[in-house]
Amino acid sequence: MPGPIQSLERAAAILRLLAGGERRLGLSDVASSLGLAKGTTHGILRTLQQEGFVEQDPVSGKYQLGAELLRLGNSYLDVHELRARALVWTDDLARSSGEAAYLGVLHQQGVLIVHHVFRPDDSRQVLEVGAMQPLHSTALGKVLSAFDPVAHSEVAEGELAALTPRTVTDPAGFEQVLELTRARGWAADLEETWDGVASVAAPVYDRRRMPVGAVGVTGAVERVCDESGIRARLVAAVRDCARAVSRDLGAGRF
Amino acid sequence: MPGPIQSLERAAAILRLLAGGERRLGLSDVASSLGLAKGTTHGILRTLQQEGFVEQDPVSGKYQLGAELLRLGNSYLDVHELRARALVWTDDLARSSGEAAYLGVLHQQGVLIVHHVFRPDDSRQVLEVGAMQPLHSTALGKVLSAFDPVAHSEVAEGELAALTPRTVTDPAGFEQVLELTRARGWAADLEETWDGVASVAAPVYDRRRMPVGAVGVTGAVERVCDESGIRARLVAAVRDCARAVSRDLGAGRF
DNA sequence: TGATGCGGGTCGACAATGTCGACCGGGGTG
DNA sequence: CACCCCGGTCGACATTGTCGACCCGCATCA
Repeated sequence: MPGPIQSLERAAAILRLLAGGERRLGLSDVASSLGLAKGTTHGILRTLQQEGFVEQDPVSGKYQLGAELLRLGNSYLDVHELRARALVWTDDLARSSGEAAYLGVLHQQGVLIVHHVFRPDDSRQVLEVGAMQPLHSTALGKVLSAFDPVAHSEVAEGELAALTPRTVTDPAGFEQVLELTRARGWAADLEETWDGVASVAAPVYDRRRMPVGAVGVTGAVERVCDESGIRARLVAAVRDCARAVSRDLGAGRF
Repeated sequence: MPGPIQSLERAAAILRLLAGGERRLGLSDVASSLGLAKGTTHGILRTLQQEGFVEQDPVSGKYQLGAELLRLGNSYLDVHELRARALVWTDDLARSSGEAAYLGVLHQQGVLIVHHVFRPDDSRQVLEVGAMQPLHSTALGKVLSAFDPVAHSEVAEGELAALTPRTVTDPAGFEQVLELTRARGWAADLEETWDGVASVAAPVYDRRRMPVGAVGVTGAVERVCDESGIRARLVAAVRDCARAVSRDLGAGRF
């Protein structure tokens, strides 16, 4: 296998670096962070800028991500078949459950949110499409970890960081959670990622019965749970939605 | 100036090609479209795939954009200062006007939507963040063309495509529209982009009084207009919002 | 007001690097 | 069954990206 293209790898590393660092970064920052010569870094940055992937603040000379990325990211969503099929079903899910609905897929070591329907009330909410969520603490992530072998190996290699006091952090315990998830076909997150927030999710399959994503709802624990855990009505709604999307993708009936 | 990096330019061209073509593209399609050797194209695609910018359908072998682009595009929004400042003001604008509010910036030959607040009713709407709109026919685009010299030169070089029967397509007439826009400080679009849809927009300035974007509302012509054109209440609301965002960016009072 | 250091940007030589086109192997089609 | 199309590989070649020293403007500080 003829090696991957070095300059591209470096460009990608620069973009990720810029995406990570909250603030804009200067040329020297970038160069030293990646161990590259300034000249090299400059060449890559200039090309990226020319292509619109990076923008430079004219006064400070510092760099940040560029608008073209937003446009391309949007195009990604346009072609995304799973998302397209799920649009109407998640809409119904949010309506019937009264909570925010999410559609997530595995991406690297996390869940990438590819669709998000706001909770149907007039509160101010921020769109989370494009955001990442952890695999080990969210309902979406647990579902993917339980049903998708790739997700499972990703989560097995990473740390189970304690995001709240209720996060499951020991690998053995987490495996049991995944067992339970596989057994009942859905996963819950009871204040394991954010205090006061609970979520439920179920897997979505494609025509070959392979897991390709997860749908779920997330909301305040007081609304989503009763004394026995997640409200049965919500679990049923989420699972129905997941089945509907799967059927829409050609997975047939269960 | 030492030339830009060839492989990066080519990679960017491939990404744009994939973003443009609705469908997934095969290796040979990409190679022939860009006039590259298959081997070269394959190397670039493989690297892009490895970095998550491109995904390959395992059965057909065809390529499409990758999830990393969505994540990076989202990060772009996180750092975007104009958008951050505009969040609450556009929210108020949508509330008070009862229409969908938009925030757009110049990108290449169009307006890139960086924020979009849904019309405050329960209708099903699709988020347009990341989408592009034409410069010559939308209110946002006219505002940018009128106040931003770069936008003006972009629109002057391009075609004024007729999107509806009411689109202004002759350059002289369009210049008059821009004159009017500069004179009164806002622009309108009366069914010039989509039939039955009208919009109003006003410019946003940064601390150096340079135009950096535009805010506006868009809605059904029956609601947005009265017999004399755009409703005066809407124009006032949009201009107030634009001033508020500008002030927030440090442009001071007018 | 001059010296100093830092940061972004440029230059030119060098060879590592990406590119090219011929060549596989497989899956669908006539 | 033969053909063709398509994704993918290989190795030689020279183009291309890389490196590190250098330049310049700005802000800081004496």
